Amino acid sequence: MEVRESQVEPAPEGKEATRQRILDAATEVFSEKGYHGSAVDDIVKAASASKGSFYFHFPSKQEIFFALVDRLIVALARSTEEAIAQERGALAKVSAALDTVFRTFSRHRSLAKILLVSGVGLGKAFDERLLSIHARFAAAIKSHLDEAVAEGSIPPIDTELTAYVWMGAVNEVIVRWLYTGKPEPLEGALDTLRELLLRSIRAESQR
Amino acid sequence: MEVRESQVEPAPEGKEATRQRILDAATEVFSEKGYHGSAVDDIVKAASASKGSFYFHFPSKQEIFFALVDRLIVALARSTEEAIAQERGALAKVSAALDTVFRTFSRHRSLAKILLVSGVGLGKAFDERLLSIHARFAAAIKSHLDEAVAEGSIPPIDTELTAYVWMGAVNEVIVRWLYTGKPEPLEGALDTLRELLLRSIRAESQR
DNA sequence: GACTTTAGACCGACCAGTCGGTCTGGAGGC
DNA sequence: GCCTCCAGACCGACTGGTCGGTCTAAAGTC
Repeated sequence: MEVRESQVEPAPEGKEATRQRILDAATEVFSEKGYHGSAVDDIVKAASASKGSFYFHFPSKQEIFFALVDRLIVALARSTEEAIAQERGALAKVSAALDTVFRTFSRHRSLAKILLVSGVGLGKAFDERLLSIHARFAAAIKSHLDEAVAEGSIPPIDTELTAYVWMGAVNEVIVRWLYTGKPEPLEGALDTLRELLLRSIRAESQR
Repeated sequence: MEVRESQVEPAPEGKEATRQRILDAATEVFSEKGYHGSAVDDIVKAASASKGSFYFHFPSKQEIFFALVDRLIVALARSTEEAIAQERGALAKVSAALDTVFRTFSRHRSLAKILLVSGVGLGKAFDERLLSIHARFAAAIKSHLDEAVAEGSIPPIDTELTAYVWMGAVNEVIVRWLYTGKPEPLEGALDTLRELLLRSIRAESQR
C-alpha cells in the first residue's frame, strides 16, 4: 500500500490491485459466512483495506456481491463455451460442458459456494439475479438438447423441463460435495452423473 | 387444550390458538421475505399478537424457524410414507412419492418456499439442519432404489448418487415453479419428470 | 499543488430480545 | 353467591448491539 521498493512479490499495488484484493477477500468471506453473515468490516479486514477504500471501489455491499457473481458466471460461461466449441455433435458438447463445470467448481470451492448456496433466499433483488442466471444456463442446455433432437441423436422431449432437471441434478451433486465432501474428488461423480443424464433422454453414453 | 363443549368453529382462542396463529403468520412472512428479511415485529403484526406473546411461546426467531421447518418435514414425510405404503413394487412406490411431494408443494407454496429456498445459506446452524433433511430424504430414496435393484426391476447402479440427482431434479423443478409460475399447475411437470427419472435408471414408466 | 486514494471514527437505522406491567379466569375461602 | 387472590397469557416501550454507509483529514501521486 504505502512505501514500496520493488519486492519479490510483483508489488500488488495501485488502484486495480486494491480492488482485486477486496474482491478476492469478499469471495472468501462470503463463501464462508454467507451474505448476511459477512460484515463489510470483515471483508475489509480480510483484504487489509479500509472501509473508505471499500466504498471508494464499490457502491455497496450488495453491489460487490453481484459483481462477484457476475465475474464468476462470465468466467464459467466462457470456459464452458470454449470446451463446447471443441466438440462435434450435440451430445458430445453436453458432455464436455459437464466436465468443465465440474472441474471449475472442483478447483474453486468458494466460487461454488457463492453461486450455488450463498445467494439463495436473500430477498427480491437477489432472487431475480439468481433466477436470470438459472434461466440463462437452462436456455443454453435447452438449445443443445434441441440440437440433439434435430440431429436425431435423441427422441423429441420437453427439452425445457429437461434442461431444468439436469441443472438441478448437477447443482445438487455439487452442493452435496460442498457440504459433505463426497465424492472426493468431485469429479468422481462425473461418469455416473453423465450416464444418468444421458439415459434420461434415451441417449447412449458418448464417452 | 382446555374445556371443550363441541362447537362448530372451535373458537380461535386460548394459548394454543395464539401459538398456532403465530406459527401460521411466521410461515407466511418467512416465505415471502426470507428469514433475514423478516423481522419478528412483522410476524407479530401478521399474527395480530405482541412481541411479548411471541417470546412467551417461542425462545427465539431462529427456533420458530426450525420449529416450522420440522413441522413441515414431518408432515411431508408422513404423507409420503402413507402414499408409498399403498403401492406394491419399488418403482410404483417411487412414483407415488413423487406425486405426493408435488401435490403437497403445489397446495402449499409458502411451505415450499421455506423448505427449498428460505433456509439456504443462512449460516452454520441452518445449513446443518437443511443438510440433515436432505440426507434423510436422499436415504429414503436410496433405500427404495436399492429395493428396486434387489427386485431386479432395474440394473445395479450407484443408488446414493442417483438419489441425490433425483432430489436435485425435483427440487429445481419446484423452485422454477415457485419463481416463474411454470408449469401451471406444477403437476403438469409430473409425467415428464417421472419419465426422465425412471429412464435415468433404465426402468420403464410404470403408470 | 491539485487530484486520487486511504484511513477509521462516526452516524443512524434497524431489530432481536427484555422487562415491568395489565388483564382474565378460575380456585378457594367464607 | 361473593370476594380475594393468583397464575400465566399477553402487551409494547425500551435497550443494547450490530452494521451499512458517510465524512473529514491526511497521505500518496503526478
